[in-house]
Amino acid sequence: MDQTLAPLNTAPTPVKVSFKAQMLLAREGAIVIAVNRLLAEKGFDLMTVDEVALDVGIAKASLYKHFSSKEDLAAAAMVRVIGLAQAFLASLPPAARPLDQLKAVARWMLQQQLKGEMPSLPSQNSSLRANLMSNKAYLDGLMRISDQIGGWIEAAQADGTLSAKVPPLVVLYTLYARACDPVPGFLKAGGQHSDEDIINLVLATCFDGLNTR
Amino acid sequence: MDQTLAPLNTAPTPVKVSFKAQMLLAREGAIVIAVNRLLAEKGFDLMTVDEVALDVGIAKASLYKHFSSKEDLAAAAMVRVIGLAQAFLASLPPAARPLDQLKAVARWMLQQQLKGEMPSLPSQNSSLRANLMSNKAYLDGLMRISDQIGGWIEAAQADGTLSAKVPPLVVLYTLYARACDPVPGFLKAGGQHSDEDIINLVLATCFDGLNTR
DNA sequence: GTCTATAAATAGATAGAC
DNA sequence: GTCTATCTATTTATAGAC
Repeated sequence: MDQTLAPLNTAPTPVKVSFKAQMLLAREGAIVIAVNRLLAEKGFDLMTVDEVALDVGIAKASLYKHFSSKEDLAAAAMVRVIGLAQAFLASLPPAARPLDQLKAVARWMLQQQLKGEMPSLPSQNSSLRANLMSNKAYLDGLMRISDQIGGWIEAAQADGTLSAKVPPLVVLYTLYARACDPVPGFLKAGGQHSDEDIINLVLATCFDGLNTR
Repeated sequence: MDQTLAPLNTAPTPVKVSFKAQMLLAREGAIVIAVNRLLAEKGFDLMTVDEVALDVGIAKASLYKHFSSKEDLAAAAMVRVIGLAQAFLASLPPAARPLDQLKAVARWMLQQQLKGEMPSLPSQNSSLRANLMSNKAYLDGLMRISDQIGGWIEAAQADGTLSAKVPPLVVLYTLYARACDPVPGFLKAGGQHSDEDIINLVLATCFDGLNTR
C-alpha cells in the first residue's frame, strides 16, 4: 500500500492489516524476542530450536513456517538489535558533543549486555557469518549506524576530544567490541560492583585507558 | 621416584622413562597441540573429537584412552597455554618497570591470538567452566600468573604509572580480555595493517584510551 | 499455520578384538 | 594402547494430517 497515493484532503489511508495478519506479526515478534534472550544467555551453538519453540509456546514445525533455519532465527535477532540501536541513536540529542555521543553509544551497549539482552554470535562460525552478510536488512542497518557513529568519530577527532592517533575504523571496532566484552560479565559475577559501577569502570578504561593521566 | 633419595655424591638419578612411555607423552603432546590449534581456529563447540583424531592421525577411541572427554581435551589445551604464559612471564627481565611488564603481557596475548594459537572457550558454557574450575593444574597455574600480574598492577599503581582509579581486579580482567578481543581479528581481516601495527594500535587503545591526552 | 511424528545427520562416547 | 564398528543421544529439519 503506497500511502502517497492517498487524496491530499483526507487523512492518510491506514494500511489495512487484518486481525489474523496482526496475530502473525505479533507471534513473529515473540519468537524474535525469545531468540534474542536465548542468544544472549547461551549463545548460538548452545541454543536449540526446540528451546525456542518451547519458550514461545508453539511447535517446532510451526517455527519453521516463520523462519526457514536456525541461522535465519539468529539473523532476525540481530536485525532486531540493529533496529533498537538505530532507535537509540535517533533518540540522542543532536546538538551534543560528538565525544559524548560516542560515550552514550558505548554505554548503551554495555547496558544491553548487562541486562542480558545483547545476543552474541560466535565470530568463528563462517556459515553463520555468510548467512548474516547476505541479509540485506542487517547489512543496511549496520551500515546506517556505522555511518552515523563514523561521523561522530571524525567530528570528535576534528574538535580534538578524541585521539587522532587511532584510525577511525579502529575506534569503531573498539566501540562495537563493548557489546561482547567479557569484562562486565566477570565483574558482575564477582558481585562487588553494581551494574552502574561496572559500566562506569569499563567506560573509563575504554576512553581514559589504563595509564595515569 | 623421589630424587631427593639419591646419594649425595652421585649425579641425580635420572627418572627412568621407558621409550614406550616417552612415545605416549609425545603423542599426548601432539594431541594437546592439535586441540589448541583447533580451539583457536573454530572454538570449542565447532571443534569435533573426530577432527582432533584425524588431525593427530589416530583413531577416536585411542584419543579417549588419553583424555576421557572433549571437555578434558579443552582443559588440557588451556593448561598448556597457562604453562606457556608462565614460561613467558619467567622470561621477562625482573628489573623492568611494572607498567612495562604489564604491557609485555598484553602484547604476548595479542601475539598468540594473531598467530592463531590462543584457544578460546565459550564463556557461556557452564558445564565446561565447571570442568575447568575443577582442574587443579589449571587453577594453580591461573592463580600463579594472576598473583604475579596482580603484583605488577599494584606496583605500577604505587609508582604512579598506572591509573589508581581503576581497581586492580578490573585491570587484571582488562588485560586478560586481550586474549579474546575480537578487534585484532577484525583488523587483520581488513588487511590494512600488519600484525605488528594491529598489536600497537590495540595496546595504545588499551593503555592510552580513546580520548585525547 | 499449527500440530504430532519422524526423518536424517551429526557427534560424543564405548565395545570388543588384537 | 590401537583399531573398526557401533551405540546413544541430540539436533536440525521435514512430512503429512487437520
